Amino acid sequence: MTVSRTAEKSSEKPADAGKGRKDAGELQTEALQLGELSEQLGYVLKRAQLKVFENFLRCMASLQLTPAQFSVLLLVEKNPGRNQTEIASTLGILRPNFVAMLDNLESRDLCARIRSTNDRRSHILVLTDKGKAVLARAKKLVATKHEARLNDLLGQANREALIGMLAKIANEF
Amino acid sequence: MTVSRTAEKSSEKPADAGKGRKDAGELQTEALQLGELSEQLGYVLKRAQLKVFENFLRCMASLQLTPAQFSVLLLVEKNPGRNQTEIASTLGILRPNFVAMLDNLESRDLCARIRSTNDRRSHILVLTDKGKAVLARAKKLVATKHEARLNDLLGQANREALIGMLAKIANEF
DNA sequence: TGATAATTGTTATGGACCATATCAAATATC
DNA sequence: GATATTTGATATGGTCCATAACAATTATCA
Repeated sequence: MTVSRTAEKSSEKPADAGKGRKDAGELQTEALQLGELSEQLGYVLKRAQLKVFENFLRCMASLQLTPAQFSVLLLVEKNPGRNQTEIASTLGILRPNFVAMLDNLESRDLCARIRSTNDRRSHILVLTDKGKAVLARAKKLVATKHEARLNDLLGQANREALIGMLAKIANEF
Repeated sequence: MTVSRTAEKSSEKPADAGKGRKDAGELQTEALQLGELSEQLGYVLKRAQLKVFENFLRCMASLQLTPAQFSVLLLVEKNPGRNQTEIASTLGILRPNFVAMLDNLESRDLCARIRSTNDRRSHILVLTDKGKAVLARAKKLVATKHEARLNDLLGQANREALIGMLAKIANEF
């Protein structure tokens, strides 16, 4: 496995390696054989994940939300009043790394830290009005431009089966 | 989306956030609701990918091969005589980043760079005898300990369907 | 109650991975 | 034969991830 995300204009497009063949005399460079690689779970998983994140970023360009930021907003909306540790650990984010992330979201007035009155060590997280509005718009963009693409590609039934299998791997592998 | 790999002993296990409940008086911390997050393609994809890579590393601990290194060995074996640019770009690795990777594999005598006689700029890549032997052992470990786990979890048919859908996403999304 | 331990948010820091610019050597192009 | 391109390589910066450590606060319990 491996595969890097690689931006738009990059000449490292993984798929078409071995192009740029010489039209001249010598035996031209044929495309490489992926072989067993295309059957390797990790390889294809990683490649798919990079493509999906890439598409997500494009869809959310107008809102400037990364997948991670989107997940934070979603989780805070669904679980208002939780502290940083709870939100971060649920998302698999280490607390130290969550600080800068929140600094960013807070500086954009999307969410706010509130000192808890019960436990003055912790910061309760809530979405601001702007945060709720942005998240609502983000959800629509994701649904119509991002997730909808999966239905076009796989069909509704396969899409649900895929999500289910991935969830099973994530939880039981 | 988000989710970090998180080693074994970490206290950041994403699943069981909201444990450590206080047995004392106050209303204890209930588990957080993932909500729409568990249906987000990117979120579940990333989580599954991390789990799979984690398991891959465990299975290959005796050979000390990362997923990326394994993919390089596989590709070089399948396509002997190709140069660094071809192998790297096929895997989506940028050439500058491929140098250190090859330095590593070469220092372990798993593969070798050979100056091409046709084009003295390029380095032809080949597996050493040790490289072939290690790769053979790696394949067996992956097949029996890693990929086999997918069959146990999903069944043969679902496993193939999953790989197919992921490949489709990787290529057409 | 008061000493000690644990928790929370935070900072600092280092590692792994990824991306770009740039270079010398070699080759291609015209 | 002058110029452009390609190849492997170096240097460098960015992002993400992980650990240690700290101050403030709270829990524990002798």
